[in-house]
Amino acid sequence: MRVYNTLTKKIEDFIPFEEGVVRMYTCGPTVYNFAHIGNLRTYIFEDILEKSLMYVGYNVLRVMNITDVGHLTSDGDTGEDKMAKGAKREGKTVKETAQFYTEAFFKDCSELNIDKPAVVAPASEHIDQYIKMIKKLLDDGYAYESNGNIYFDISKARDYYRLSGKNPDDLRVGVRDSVEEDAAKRNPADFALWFTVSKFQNQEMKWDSPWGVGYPGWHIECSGISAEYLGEHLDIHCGGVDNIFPHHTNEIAQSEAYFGHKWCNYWMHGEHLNDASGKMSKSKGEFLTVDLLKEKGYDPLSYRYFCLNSHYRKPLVFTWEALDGAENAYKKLKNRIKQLDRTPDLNENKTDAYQVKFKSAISNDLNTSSMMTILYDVLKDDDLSDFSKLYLIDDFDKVLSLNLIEDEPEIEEDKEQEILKKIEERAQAKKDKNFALADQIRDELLKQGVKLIDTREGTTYELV
RNA sequence: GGGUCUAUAGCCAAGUGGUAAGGCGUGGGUCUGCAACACCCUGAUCGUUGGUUCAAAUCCGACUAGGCCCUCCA
Repeated sequence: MRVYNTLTKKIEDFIPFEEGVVRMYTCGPTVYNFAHIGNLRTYIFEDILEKSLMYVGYNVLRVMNITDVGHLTSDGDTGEDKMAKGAKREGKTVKETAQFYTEAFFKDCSELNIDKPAVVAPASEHIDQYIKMIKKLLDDGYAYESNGNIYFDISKARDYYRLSGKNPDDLRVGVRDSVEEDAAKRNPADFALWFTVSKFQNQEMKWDSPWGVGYPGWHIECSGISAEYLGEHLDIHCGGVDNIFPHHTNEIAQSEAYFGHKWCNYWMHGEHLNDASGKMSKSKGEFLTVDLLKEKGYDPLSYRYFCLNSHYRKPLVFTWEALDGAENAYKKLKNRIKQLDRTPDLNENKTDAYQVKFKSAISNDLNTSSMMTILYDVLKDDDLSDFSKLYLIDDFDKVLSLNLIEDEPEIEEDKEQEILKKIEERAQAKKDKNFALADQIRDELLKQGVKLIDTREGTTYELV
C-alpha cells in the first residue's frame, strides 16, 4: 500500500512498526456544535483509510479523541471559550453540551456509514495522563513554568518545523488581528501545556495539578490519549490540513520529547470542502449539516458518494448542483445493481482480476475515484455473471460503504397476491386501451410503495 | 510577506514519459399507449509560456489564477 505522507511530501510505501498491525490516531471533533459536512469529509476520508487498510489485510487499532475541554470560540484567541459558549447557548452544563454534540456527531457519522473507531476518548477523562507527560517534559527540560502556566520550549525540539515546512523567520505572530501575543512565553512560538492563568477564568472544567488548578492545553490532549492507547510508536496520524500547523507540529514536538525518539511515521491530511466563496465554516454562509441535507430530501450517502468521486487530498467545492449530480449518479448506480440476478454462479478467475485492480486503486494513495471506475467496469463486463458482479460489488462495498447491495424487502404472501392481481387488472386495462384506468392502478400502487416496471417480458414491480 | 497545495470537457474526475478512463448532465435515438427503467450514439489536446526528450497532460523553469496555513477551525 502506498500513501502520501505530509512529513516527507511524497507518496511512499506504507510499512507499520509491527507487521500486520496499524496503529492509527485521528483527531476528533470539538463538541460544542453540530459538525458541518466539510468536517465530515475528513472523517469519511479516515473511514476509507481504515477500511482500506483492513481490506488489504491489516489489523487496525484506531483511536479518536473528543475535545470536550475549553478551547476558544473564534479563530483567534479572543472571545469566549467554545465549550462554555455552546453550553450557555443551550442552557446546559459544559458536560451536558459535550454529551449532546458527541452523540449528534456519531449519529451523523453513522448516517454517512462512517464506522466508530475502536477507542473514542473524551479529552476530559485523561487528565492524569497529560499531567504525567507534562511532569516528564519539565523534568527533562523541554518545558518551563512562567506566570503560572506551563509552556513547551520549541527551541528544544528536534527540527520543530519539519511537518509544516515553515521557516521560523518568516512566521508572523498575530497575522490575524484577533491573535494576541502572550508575554509570558520565552519564544513567541512556544505553546501552552497547562493553564492555570488564562483569559478565561470562568472555565467550568478545571482540575487539580502540581502547578495549580487549571486545564490542559489543546495539543497535549492528542499526544496523551495516543500514548495511553497506542503506546510509543504510532503508524498513522490523520486530521484535516488545517491541523498541520500548529496542532500536529506541536504534537510531534511533545511526543518525541517525551518518548525520546521518533514517534509517528506517516501523517495524512484531508483537504477541505469549500463553498463558492472559499472555506466552509460554521460562522459564515449556510451551515450545512447532515440533517439539513436530509431535510432537503437528499440521501446522506449521496454526499459520501460525492466525496468518494473526488480525492481526499484535493480541495472540493460544494454546490447544490454538484450534490444533485452525485445523488442522481448514486441512485442510478444502486438501481442498476438492484436489477442484477442473484442466482449463484461465481466466476472466480475473473473476479480475482478485478479485486487485484481494486487493491491497486487503494494502494495508489486511496484513489477512490478509480475505485468507483472499477465498480462501473464490473457492472459493464458482459463476460461476468450477475452473481459474480454482486460478489465483487459486495466486496468493494466493504471499503466504499455505500450500501450498494440491499436486502430484498420481505413481502407478505397475500400482499404479493394483491399486487399481482392489480398488475393483471392493469394489463387487461391496457389491452382494452383503457389507459386512464391503467395509470390509476399504477399510481395507486406507487402510493403504497410499489413501483411498476414495464419490460418487454411483462410487468414486474419493486418496493420503494 | 512566508509556507503549502491545486489548475484536464457544463460539473466531478482518472492519468506518475509513448499520442486523453469513468460518472453526472446535455443533445439525438431504440423500447413504451404515456411515463419510469434500460440500452445505443454524442464532447476536451489537458491554465499561459519557455525548456528537456525521438516522444510531455505527465519532468524542469517562469508567469497567471485560486484554495488553505502562519498559535488552538476537519
